[in-house]
Amino acid sequence: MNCMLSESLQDYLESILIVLQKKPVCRITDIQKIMNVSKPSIVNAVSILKDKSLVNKEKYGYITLTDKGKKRAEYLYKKHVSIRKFLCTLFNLEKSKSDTIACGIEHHLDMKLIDQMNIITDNIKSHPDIIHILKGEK
Amino acid sequence: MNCMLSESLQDYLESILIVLQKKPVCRITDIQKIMNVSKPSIVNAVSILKDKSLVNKEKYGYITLTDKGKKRAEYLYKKHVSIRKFLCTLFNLEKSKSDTIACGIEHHLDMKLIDQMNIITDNIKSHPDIIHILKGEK
DNA sequence: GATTATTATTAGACCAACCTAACAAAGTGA
DNA sequence: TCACTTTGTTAGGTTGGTCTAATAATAATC
Repeated sequence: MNCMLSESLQDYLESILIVLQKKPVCRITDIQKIMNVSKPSIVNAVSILKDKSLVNKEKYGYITLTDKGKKRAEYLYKKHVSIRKFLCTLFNLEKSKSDTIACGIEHHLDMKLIDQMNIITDNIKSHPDIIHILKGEK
Repeated sequence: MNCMLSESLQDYLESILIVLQKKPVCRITDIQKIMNVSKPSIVNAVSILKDKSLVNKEKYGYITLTDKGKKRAEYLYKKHVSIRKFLCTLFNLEKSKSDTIACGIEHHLDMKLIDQMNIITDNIKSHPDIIHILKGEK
């Protein structure tokens, strides 16, 4: 039962993971700090994620990820990070800029493409002169 | 007055341009053939684009682009094509696949990045062995 | 333990983007 | 010119994602 998630719900799920990478527990306010939305929106989203068995949460309680939710969130996060690195490496973007773009485009790229991206990112890093050829620099 | 357009409206505008590249006039049905939406949705979108002075249209009449609309549509289309070529070249994707992806991500990439993409695409084409290094092939 | 501050929830509304069903206009051919 | 087909429009509804304002629960402080 690999349930359908809208882009928006994917973002919420990913944000929960990001919070939990830095803190032992996640709360509505933690999510609010990294997503630009109101608390009611988050409460609503979290309750949908709960319905889909991706997060655990009691009323007024902490938010945690279920196994399923963690898997899914890590999948999304992996994509995000791969895209960000790819953009930084190939286009020389600032981290924050490539982060924003990654966030916008990650939903449209499948894992096969992400794997290809990673290979390219790695190979550019290990052959630093390639980048000059790609940019047409002498 | 460079008016704000939602992703969806951008897609409609781009589709109108695409129709007009192949036919002298554009109608609701032409748009329907290339976008997967109902006619009322198109009628509605076109009327918003008209309010924003991007298209001309009389009731039951043909749809054309205003100067402003044409500029905007060409801008969007240029991005689309650049992304598609970039994806095809770098990731060896089929045209239709990279077309779908381009459609999804074009809204998130600014022209500065598109220009960089074009340079890279061109340089890969003129140095065909680069691609093997990028892919880590011998 | 009462008061205050923080955090979470509910209720209710809005808007964009879509849809179907029904209808209306325009175009086509006997 | 009348019937039929194609095309376009209107009306009305649904859904997802957001918001504000008001309320409720929890936590912190005195």
